[in-house]
Amino acid sequence: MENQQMSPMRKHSKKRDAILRCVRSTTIHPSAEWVYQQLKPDYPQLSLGTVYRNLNLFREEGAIASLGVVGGLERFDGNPNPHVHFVCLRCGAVQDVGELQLPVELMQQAEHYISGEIEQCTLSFSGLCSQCKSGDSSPHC
Amino acid sequence: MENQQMSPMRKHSKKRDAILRCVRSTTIHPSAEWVYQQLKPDYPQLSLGTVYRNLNLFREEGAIASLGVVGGLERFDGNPNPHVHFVCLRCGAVQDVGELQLPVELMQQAEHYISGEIEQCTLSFSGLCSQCKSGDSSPHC
DNA sequence: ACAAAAATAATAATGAGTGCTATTATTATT
DNA sequence: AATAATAATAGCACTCATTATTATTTTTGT
Repeated sequence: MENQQMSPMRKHSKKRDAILRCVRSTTIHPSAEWVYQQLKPDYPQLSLGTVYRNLNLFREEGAIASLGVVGGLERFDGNPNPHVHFVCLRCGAVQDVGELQLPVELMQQAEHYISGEIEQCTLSFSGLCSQCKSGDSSPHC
Repeated sequence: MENQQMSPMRKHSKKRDAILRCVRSTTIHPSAEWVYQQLKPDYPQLSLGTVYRNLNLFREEGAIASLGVVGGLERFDGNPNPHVHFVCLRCGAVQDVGELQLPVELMQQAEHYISGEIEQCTLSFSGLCSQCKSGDSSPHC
């Protein structure tokens, strides 16, 4: 059993820092493309691939979280602590519902009924956000 | 306000029936591709586009449900009644947790904290299924 | 400054899903 | 049963989010 994969030494990168700062500085739960557009003015040489690569890196190490795919785009969350979300089915806007607790007590119960080991609990609500409810036809997220 | 879009008269189709039967006959929460592969032997002329089109049709009219994207593939559920799921983070297998109730009472509470109207509640657990836990490296879903 | 290695830019490639159109199947009507 | 109207499909082109590739640039230790 040779060639134990050793993770390469992490080097510092200004763009990587900026990407993390960007995701952490908003609650809109952005896509890679959104982060790219935000940083483009300050980093004209930034490449979309770099945004994708670093977002995945941060997600893998738990620095940020992924909400999964909403309307065809993977959405990220600068707050990696599990919490409840509300997703608009029409425009894809995501809101935090920080006031509600996740039903973590159900995790142990659920494990009795499935074959496997439960690690995470995801609770989210969906419907229409106020703007979409009031017939706003312009995209706003 | 003319040209009220009138939905075209629905005609019967053997393939459409087979697609619905296929999704309803399993609990693996299949992807379009899986349904296509299942039906191919019995319907050699079946087109993947037809599977996509009809799955979307059934989802829109509420005959089936979508679990969203798991590992890059949209997964469907022949049981349109909301219920709890367990998703394996490694292989993407989905199990029902029919014994647990959805915390629907939280829907009203959540609506106090967000701006919008909540319609649905989604609760799912994730982790490693038993096969993936025991180091099974072959795909099994 | 120099060398080694990690990070990036630019671009090609991938692949799930959708759109398009000629053909086929279904249904109602003779 | 033939006909006509139209819905559904097959086959394939296309879109577009994401990943892979590679030559170049940046970082970091010496």
